[in-house]
This record gives sequence, C-alpha cells and structure tokens, in this order.
Amino acid sequence: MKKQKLGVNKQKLLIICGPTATGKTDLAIKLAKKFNGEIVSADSRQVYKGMDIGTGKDLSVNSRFQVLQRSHLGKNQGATLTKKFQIGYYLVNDIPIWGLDIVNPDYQFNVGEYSKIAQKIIIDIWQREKLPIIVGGTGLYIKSLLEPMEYTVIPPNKKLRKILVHDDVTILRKKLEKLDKKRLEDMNNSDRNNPRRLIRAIEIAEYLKTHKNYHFNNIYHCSGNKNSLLLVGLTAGKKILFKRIEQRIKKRLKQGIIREIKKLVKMGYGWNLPAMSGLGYKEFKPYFEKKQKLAEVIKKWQTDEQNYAKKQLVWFLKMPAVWFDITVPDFYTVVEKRICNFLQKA
RNA sequence: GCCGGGAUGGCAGAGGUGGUCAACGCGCGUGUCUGAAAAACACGUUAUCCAGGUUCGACUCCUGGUCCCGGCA
Repeated sequence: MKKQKLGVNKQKLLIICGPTATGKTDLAIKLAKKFNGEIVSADSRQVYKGMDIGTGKDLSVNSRFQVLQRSHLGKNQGATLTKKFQIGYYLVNDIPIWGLDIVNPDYQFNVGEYSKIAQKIIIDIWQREKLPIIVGGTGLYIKSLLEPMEYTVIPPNKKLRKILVHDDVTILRKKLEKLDKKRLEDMNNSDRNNPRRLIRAIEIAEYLKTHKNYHFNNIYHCSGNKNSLLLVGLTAGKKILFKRIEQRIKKRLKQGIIREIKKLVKMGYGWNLPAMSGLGYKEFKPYFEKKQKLAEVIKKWQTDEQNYAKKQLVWFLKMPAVWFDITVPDFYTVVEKRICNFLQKA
C-alpha cells in the first residue's frame, strides 16, 4: 500500500549550509525534532565508510546503519537503485541521517551520483510525510539539488581519461575545440587552464556524439515554487570560526583520528585516493611516513581547515540563503521562527 | 683569538660584465565552478642587514659595524 503523496506545495525542502564548524548538524537535529524532519547529508567526504572522525560524522558509539524496510529505498528496491551503493541512515538522537557511508574509500564518488541518490531519499522522506533537511558543506552537492545540472548524468569515461591525462592544456583545448567549439568559448580563463574541467568537457562532447537523442531528465526540482525551499546559512566572525575549528581538531584527535587513519591504511587504502585527500587525513601522510612531527601536522591541519572555511564562504555567499550568526544569543529562536514561517506558507 | 663562507619579500631560495630589473616555490589575499569539489584551476601580493665611501648611477665594487654558519685553535 502506497502512502498518499503530499501535494506539490507541501513538499518543502529545508537546506542548512555554511562553513565548517558552525554547528550545522547540531542545529539540524534540533530542527528535525521540532518539525518532524529527517536529515540528508550533503557532504562529499561523509559518503565514505570507515571515515568517521575526520569527516565529522559525529555518530554515537551505538548508532548503527540501517535501511528502511517499507520504503522504496528499502532492502529490495533500494538495492535496485544500483549495486554499487549502500543507502540507509544512522539514527542520531532518534533522528535519521541519510547520505552517509554510501561507498568504500577506494570508490571515486561524485556529484552526479550524489544528486541521484539524494533526490531519491528526499522523495522517500516526503512520501513518509516528513520534512527533508539537507545539511552539508559541499556547495556543489547542494547546488545539484537546487537546479537541474544537465550533463552531470553523463558517466565518466575512464578509457578516455586515461589517454587525456597525458595531454597538456593546450592540446586539450584543441581537442575540445574540434568537438565543441562553443563549449570552449564559454569557458572562462580559469577553466580553460584546468585540465580536469577540459577533460570533462571533452568527455561530455564525446558522449553526445554517440548519444544523439540524449535527453536529460531530472527527478524533481525545487526551482518551481519559491515557497517550497528555504536555505539557511550559518556563519560567524572569522576569529570565532577559527577558534571553533581549533577546538574541533582537538576533539578529533581525542576521538582517535590517528587510530582511524591507521586502520584505513592497514585495510589498504592508499594516500593517493581521492577519499584520502580530505582534510584531517592528507595532513597525516608525512607523519605516518615519519617525515613530520605531530605538532606540525596539527598546525597544517588547522590552516587547511581555515582556508577551507573561507572557500566555502565564497561558494555559499552566492547562494540565495538567509544568513544567521551563530553567536547571537537568541540565534536558535530566530531560526526556528523563520522556519515556522516558511512551513506555513502554501 | 685566527681563517673562510654568508646575510635578498611572511618563509625557503636563485640570479645577473655595477644601468627601470629581482626567478621559481611555499604562504597570504581575491576569485572560478555542470559526474574528483575537503578536488582542480585562475588572478593578485610584498624584499636586496646597518653606517659610510667610489660612481652620472650600486643589491652588485671598497671600508667599517652587527649577526649567522663552517674550519683551526
């Protein structure tokens, strides 16, 4: 028996974004309790199994991964979404958090896959008449839920990539020009010098050559109704932000980040994997190779996190978010009121 | 104490017959963004140890000082 779908207008989506260490998840859990919500992570690093402390999953010791039996993401149908992915949730404080532990660290995960999975989860939450709350620091992942990204569905072509990595940007540009001149012209200077972007553009052009009737189909998009979407941005002054980062690093060391990395390395996950390029992991490479002292690693980690927070702000400030300063005393009340208001609108 | 080498931007570190000069890297700052995004890429950013002298002109040559490094004692 299918539950009756809610009307389009009732399909609200709440998004909480902002730089690292602003307490996004804590706020989301509070809000989920208040508004009958479930959390969907939008984080490019938390999708990896076994990478918990460094990516800040903040799972309690006894939280276990589970799938929802009756949902279309459940055991049977969830498996058909694709065999590669594990889709389920952790219960934290009785609130489900989705989008964690989707793949192993040696898998190269990406936006397109995230977008597809997250959209399915969101629809599932709606079907259970609850409020999906997207929480995360990965701007591109959030963007992929806000607007249809036409070409993200085109899969990577590993063979082609293997050949193209040896070309320098001038050659790549020539190759792209031959395939799709307009695409090259549309690129800005930064992208035109970015081998990764050029290779991707060539990849797309090659794909379209052999798939003439390619048609993009987004599962849903929120851009239709203004009242169906609220973006909440969290921020704080740089000084406070950096202080919070420092404290969190200390916490992660205490939680056993070194042990976690040791385990990952022992399992055979190499330093060159994209998953291991994340903050709080890559800094430890010289330490494990006995080339650097722990104190230096921590210092580097701190500045890397700071820079990351700054970069995140560059991204998020362009988004149509309502911003809240987390240091304001009645911060939570203000946010709650704003969301109440949002949920009441048709 | 003696002999030798050195002192260049926030750091590390090149160069050039005395002629706006001051590389590259790191850092820092500002950005870009359609399947690696905690990634990748673009743009910008600051200096010649101190006091004299020679010279039209010295970071580059000379004298003195200060500091650092190596060797001898």
